Amino acid sequence: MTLRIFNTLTRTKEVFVPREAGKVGMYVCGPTVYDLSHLGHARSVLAFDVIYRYLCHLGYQVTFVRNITDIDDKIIVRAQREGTTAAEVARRFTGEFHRDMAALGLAVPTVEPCATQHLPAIIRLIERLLQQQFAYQAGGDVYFAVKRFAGYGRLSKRNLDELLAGARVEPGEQKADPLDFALWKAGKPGEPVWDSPWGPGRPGWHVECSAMSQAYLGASFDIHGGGQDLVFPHHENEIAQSEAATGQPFVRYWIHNGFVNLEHEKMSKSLGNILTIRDLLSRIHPEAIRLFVLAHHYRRPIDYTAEQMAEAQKNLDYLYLTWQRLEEAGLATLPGTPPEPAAGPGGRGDVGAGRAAPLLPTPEAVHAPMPDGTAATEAGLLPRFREAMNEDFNTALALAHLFDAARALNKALDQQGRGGGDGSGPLATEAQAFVTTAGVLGLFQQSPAEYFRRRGTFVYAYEGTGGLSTGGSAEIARGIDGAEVERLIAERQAARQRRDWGTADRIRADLLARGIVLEDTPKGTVWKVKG
RNA sequence: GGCGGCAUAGCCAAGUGGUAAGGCAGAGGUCUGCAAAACCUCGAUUCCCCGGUUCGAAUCCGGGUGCCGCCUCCA
Repeated sequence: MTLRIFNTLTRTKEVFVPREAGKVGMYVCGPTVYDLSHLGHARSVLAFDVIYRYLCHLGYQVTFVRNITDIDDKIIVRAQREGTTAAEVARRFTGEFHRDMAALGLAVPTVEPCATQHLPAIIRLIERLLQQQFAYQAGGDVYFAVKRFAGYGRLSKRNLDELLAGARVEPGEQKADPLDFALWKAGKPGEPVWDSPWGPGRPGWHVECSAMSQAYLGASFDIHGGGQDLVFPHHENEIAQSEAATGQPFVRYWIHNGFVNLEHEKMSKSLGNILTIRDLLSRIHPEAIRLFVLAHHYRRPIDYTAEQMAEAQKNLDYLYLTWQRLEEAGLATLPGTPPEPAAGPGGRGDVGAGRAAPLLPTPEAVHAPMPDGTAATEAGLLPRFREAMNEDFNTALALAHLFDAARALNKALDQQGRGGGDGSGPLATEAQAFVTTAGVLGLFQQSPAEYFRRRGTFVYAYEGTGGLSTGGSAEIARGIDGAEVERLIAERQAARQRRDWGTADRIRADLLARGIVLEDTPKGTVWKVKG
């Protein structure tokens, strides 16, 4: 079984062969920090989170770089509007971004570089392009001469003539050719500037990614990802800059995720239908958002609807319930997600220190040999999961296998409960595979007990350590008094014993009206907060 | 105008040559005092339409219709 990845460059699935055996260098374009992140960002970042986790699961040592663009027109505009500095805006929204990422349970990248910390590298890259005549200075600006780079348009499948039709020159720009793009922008009054050989100014957007990817991953590396909208011009320009400067092939596999539409409309500021991660997390469990995203293939567009998100929440309940039952049966006792920090050169990032540790399965755990000879192993979850993920990270199919396994496990547990089956061997193996697999997808970051306790309440914490914290237990948030519930359950139990079904049912109905569901099990009555 | 994508059951969705995964909703059943949860059974003779290639197509080719994205900042 080999991993195949759809490469935007060739528009085909290709067998994944990293430059260096056992190692993967991966760069993903992160946010421009000028506003809160929304569901679209969440989708992108979750898609690459799972790709990262899966590569780790396969045993690769992954160096995962995700940048933060902390100097940009939009940041400057916002700062001017708010009467503050660009640096302050960037600092603030970098913090907000990190809170969202931690809340979503994302693994922390190996390095998270930002543009303003890499001015020397950026300037060196521009100088090199100038020396090699791929760039030219015009006033205090420096532009990349697109027509001098032979391969331009290869990634986005455009030719120069087509591009020319859509190109435009902003007032004040001094491009020699409308297709050219800025590597360095001369500072205007009131803008933050850095010194450079061309005078005070700031880097263009594209050049930071070329400089920083090279700094951490080298001139040539394995995977570069981002949203589909970045294909042109951002990634096209990155290729031009990087390959012109180094003379080496830039990236082997380009991966781009599809967009999220909101209730059949494109999410956009002008339509006023931005759904922020923060807003979602006030009512949806972070792993339900993850499940919602992973239920669709990463390259396809998603149309968000509240109904579908609610469905994801239901499915998450089911998976956690299955895990809980396995735990109670003494199977799958393993903690869902053994914390295992990402391999590779950590700690070089500019930001991101002190955040929650990534929750990754250990490669050893998942590569442990399966017991021989059992039928369950042959058709087991883990091989099918890998088969699905190996086909261009087909998380939707992988989830289908996960649900299949859950149903089989629940069935086995039912039979066991009736004294039917025995819980040894294959069942234990499948149970383990179930929890492991969910972990690779970034699910099961809490224990079932914790999950059901907090179920339905995910109040965003604006203060504190940056992780998701609930505003209290679900009971408190809904004005439910646990002790009182227990008392009512005892009262109902007494009623049931004297076969006073009327009283018993009335108590149950009253509690249900307050959002509490009772379940009578052989071991007694348990209660849960309704979703 | 140019480039690209998508169209699969009531809804969501996987599947790119070998006879339609999975989930939600719905119906019936097992269990239960009744429920809930879990489990079992049931749903597309068919994959937007029309041609074609093939022993065989949801999957390939041609044409058509519809929807969407990018081409300007955008995940």
